[in-house]
Amino acid sequence: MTNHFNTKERILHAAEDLFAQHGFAGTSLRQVTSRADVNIAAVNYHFGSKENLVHEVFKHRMDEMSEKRLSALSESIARDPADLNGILLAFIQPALALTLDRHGASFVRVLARAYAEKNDGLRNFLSENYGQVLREFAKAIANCLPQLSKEELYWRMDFTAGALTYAMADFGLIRRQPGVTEKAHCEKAAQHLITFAQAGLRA
Amino acid sequence: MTNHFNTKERILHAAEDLFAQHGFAGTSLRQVTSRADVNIAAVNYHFGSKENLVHEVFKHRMDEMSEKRLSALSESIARDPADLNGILLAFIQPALALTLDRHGASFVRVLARAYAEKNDGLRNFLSENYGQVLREFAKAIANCLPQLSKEELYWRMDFTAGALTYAMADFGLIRRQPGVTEKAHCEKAAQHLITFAQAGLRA
DNA sequence: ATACGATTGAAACAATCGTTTAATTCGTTC
DNA sequence: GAACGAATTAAACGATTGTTTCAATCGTAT
Repeated sequence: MTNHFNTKERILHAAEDLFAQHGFAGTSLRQVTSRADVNIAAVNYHFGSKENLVHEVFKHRMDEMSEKRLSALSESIARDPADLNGILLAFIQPALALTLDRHGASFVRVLARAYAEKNDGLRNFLSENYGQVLREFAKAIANCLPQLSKEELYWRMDFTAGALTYAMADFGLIRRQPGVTEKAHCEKAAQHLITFAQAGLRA
Repeated sequence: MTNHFNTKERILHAAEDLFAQHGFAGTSLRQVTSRADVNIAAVNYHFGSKENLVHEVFKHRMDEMSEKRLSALSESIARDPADLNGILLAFIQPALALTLDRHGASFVRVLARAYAEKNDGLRNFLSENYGQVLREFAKAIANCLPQLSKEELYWRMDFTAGALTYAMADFGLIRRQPGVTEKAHCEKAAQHLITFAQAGLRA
C-alpha cells in the first residue's frame, strides 16, 4: 500500500473517465493504463479482459447507486407511502449525486452510453442486475397513483428515466453556467426534474 | 444504374445499421463495406474518411427530420398558436416516424448514441447544424406558456427531449409486444409521451 | 535470510484498424 | 472504335488493437 489507490482502483478510475469521454470501443487499454500509470498487462491480470473491465466499472457505481436508491425509497415509504415527491427524490437524488463526485461525473456519461448500447450484452447485464430496482419504484409509484394503469405507469417511468439520463449527462440546451457551482447546478436539476416528472406522472 | 441503390447509398445504409448496432468506434469500415457489398476503398473514395461518413449519415436523416419538424411546427402555429399539443406533436411525430422506416429505426439508435458522445466533435456538429430547430420550438412553446421563465422552459424541453430519445430507442421497461405492430407501438408511444410532456411543461 | 505466491515489467504476439496505391473496368463523349 | 474521366478492384501500407509470455520484483510468513 505505497499509494492511496492501488493498481486495480487506479485502472477502474481511469477507465471510468475515458469510457465516459470516448466510449467503450473508442477507449484503448493503452489509454487506460497510461492514465492510470500502470503496465498494460495489469488490466488482463486484474480483470481478465477488456469486456470484464467494462462490467466492473458498471458494478462499482451501479451497486452503490442502487443501494442508495432503495434505502431512500424505503425511508420515504416509511415516512409517507403516498408521498410521490419523496419517491421521485429517492430515485433521482442518488443519480444526480454521482455528478458531484469527481469520478461519478464521468460515470453518468458512461451510463448514458450504456443505454445506447443494444446487442453487446451490456443492456442485458444492466437489466438482469438492476431491473429489480426499477420494479420496486414502480410498485411504490403505483401505490401513490392507483388510477394509473400498469402500461401507463411503465411508459411514464421510462420517460422519467430518459429525462433523468439526459439531464445527468448534461446534454441539451441547459449547460452549467461558469458562475454556478456543480452542486448548485445539480440541485437545481433535481428540483426541476421532480417538478416535471411528478406533473407528467400525475397527468 | 444497374442497381436500385448505388455504391454511395449502399454504404450509407449499411453504416447506419452498423453504427446503430455497434457504435461509431465499434464499427469498422470493413464491416460496413462487407454489408454494403462494396470494396473497402469505396468509403474513402466517396466520403474521404470514416469521420466524414459518420457526418454524412447524420446529415442524411437529420435534414429530413428537421425539415418535417419545422414545417409541422409552422402549420400548427398557423392553425392555433396556443395549441401546445400541436407543437409537441410537431416535435415528436417526425422523430418517432423514423422508427417506421427500415433504416430510420437504426438511425434513432445512432442519434441516441450521438447524445452519449461528448468530445468527438459530433455534438458540436449537431448543435451547430440543428440547434436552430430546438430554438424555434422553444419560441413556440414560450408563446403558449408565457408564465414560464426561460430557464424553466429550457430545463423542461431538455427533459422532453430526453424522454423522447429514450422512448425512440426502445430503452427502458416498455418494449414492443410481439403482437403489436411497429406502427401501433410508435403511435402509442407518441400519444403517451405528449400527455406526459404536456403535463410536465405546464406544471 | 529463505522461500513462495502475488504483482509488475518490458516485449512481443497475431489480428485488425483506417487509409493509400496503382492497376483495371465501366460509362460517356467525341 | 478511340479516348478520357469516373468508379471499382486487389493488395498492401504503417499504426494500433487486445492479449499473452516470461522474467523481474515485491510483500509476507516461516
